[in-house]
Amino acid sequence: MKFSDLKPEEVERAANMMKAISHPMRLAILGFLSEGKQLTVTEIHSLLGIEQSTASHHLGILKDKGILASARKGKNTMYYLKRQKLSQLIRCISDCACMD
Amino acid sequence: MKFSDLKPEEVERAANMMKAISHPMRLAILGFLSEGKQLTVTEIHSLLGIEQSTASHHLGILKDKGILASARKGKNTMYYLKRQKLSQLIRCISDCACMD
DNA sequence: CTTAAATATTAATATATTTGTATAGGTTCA
DNA sequence: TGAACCTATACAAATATATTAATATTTAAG
Repeated sequence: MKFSDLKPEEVERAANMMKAISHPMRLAILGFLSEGKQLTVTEIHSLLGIEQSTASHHLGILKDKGILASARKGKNTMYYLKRQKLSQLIRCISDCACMD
Repeated sequence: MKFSDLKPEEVERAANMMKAISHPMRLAILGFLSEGKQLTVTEIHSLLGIEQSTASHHLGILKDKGILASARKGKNTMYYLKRQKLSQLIRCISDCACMD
């Protein structure tokens, strides 16, 4: 799939997805959720040492932009990557970031 | 390379690189410059139908964040991807964006 | 039904981005 | 040198995003 094949609205969509990803905390969240892992809001806010509402807020953004999906499990909400391809994207990002 | 191996400052850096990429026009620019292609500022502002100064501005952001490099060639400035791996990233982004 | 735990939403403020217009800096060529 | 061209920068207005604290909603358990 070549980028130039994308229609304008798909480019827009891609930019929105990437914008959602492009935040240190949200990238860290995606790092935790890569390779099919699932975590609750509480687990994420503990792991990252941020406010619960902040964690929920970032998770909401990622979900809204189609990066994450969630499923209620009792009192908790599990979050996970919506698509497997996203694991590859995250790997790709690490590859691009750790050299210069 | 796993994302969780990145140090905090590398996560920050990755987020900044991704933020630079996460804009419809800048994504479009990267689409034009994928696979080793090179273009001048004028070519890009014509291709995208945006102001010259806007094109220059976006190119500057991409260069500043380590996505693009540039080389003066006579009156023109050629812009091109700084690293080959970025072509793969762009492909990856298209793959993630064009399905739902 | 009440309570407590987990999650989500709202509101307010501060900060950052985007864009166009105008202008300045370099480069080539006559 | 001066004219034409290409590129970069400065500024300001509009828009978007981030952050925190406070509050609301949802669910399980008693």
